[in-house]
Amino acid sequence: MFMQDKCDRVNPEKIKALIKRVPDTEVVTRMSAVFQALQSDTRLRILFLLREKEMCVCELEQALNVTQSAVSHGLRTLRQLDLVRVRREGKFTIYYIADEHVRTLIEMCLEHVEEKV
Amino acid sequence: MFMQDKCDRVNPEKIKALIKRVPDTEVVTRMSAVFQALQSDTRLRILFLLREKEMCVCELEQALNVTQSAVSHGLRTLRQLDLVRVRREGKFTIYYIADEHVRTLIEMCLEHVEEKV
DNA sequence: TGAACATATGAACAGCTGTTCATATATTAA
DNA sequence: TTAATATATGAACAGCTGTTCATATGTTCA
Repeated sequence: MFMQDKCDRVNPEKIKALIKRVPDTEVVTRMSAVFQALQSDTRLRILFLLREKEMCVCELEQALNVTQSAVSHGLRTLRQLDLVRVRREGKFTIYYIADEHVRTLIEMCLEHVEEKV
Repeated sequence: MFMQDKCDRVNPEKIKALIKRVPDTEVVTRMSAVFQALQSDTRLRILFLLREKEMCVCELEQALNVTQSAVSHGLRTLRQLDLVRVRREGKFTIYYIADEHVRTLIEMCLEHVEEKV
């Protein structure tokens, strides 16, 4: 079956105008990388924990019950996207939520999934 | 090398209390499914378009420049997580952003990635 | 009716992801 | 120094994802 060029509703001019309102590739790609980072149970749990207080890697390891390696890899992902930040404190590496955007992201998503149960 | 049970900073009691503040598995899993849905360039672009106005599938197809199948699959994913909703209008299926949570999610993420360039 | 348009869906494949294991690096304290 | 603790990283593998292709289903109108 052949799909024609456009459906009845399509107005090429208006479509063009709408496309301009979509952020450019680079931005969209960075956004999907951020959501990608938030798409893991382990990393989400890390953020929920850090939302309560800043923590070192081994505290997170204890709380999450996964290997230290998994925590560290997860933190790296979150760090690379500036979702968490780091501070050295002696032999400990302290992680904390980067900013309010991150808290809001988590909060909105939580409200969304809890809304309908 | 052997990793001991807990590091100096770990206080088992406090850790336990923190764990209780993390939503339970079911909720975390639903949240990661939502973020997972937001983690695709195509689906993000769909949401950016729908943010401007509700659209039928073939309008989206035109705007996105991917196959109709890809759009439809993407929409199903978004629909299943209640990120978009659907309305029939004659032979057209009109999609629109589900609620304000979704707009805020997008907005927060956009601000986050645009903050530092 | 049936032809044309609009949308959905299943299969399949290439590419990506998260975990663990093994190991390296960094810091402290003795 | 060295030992012990704390964290990071590379490799590798199983499992998941997004796209397209092919096709099915739904809707309108002549």
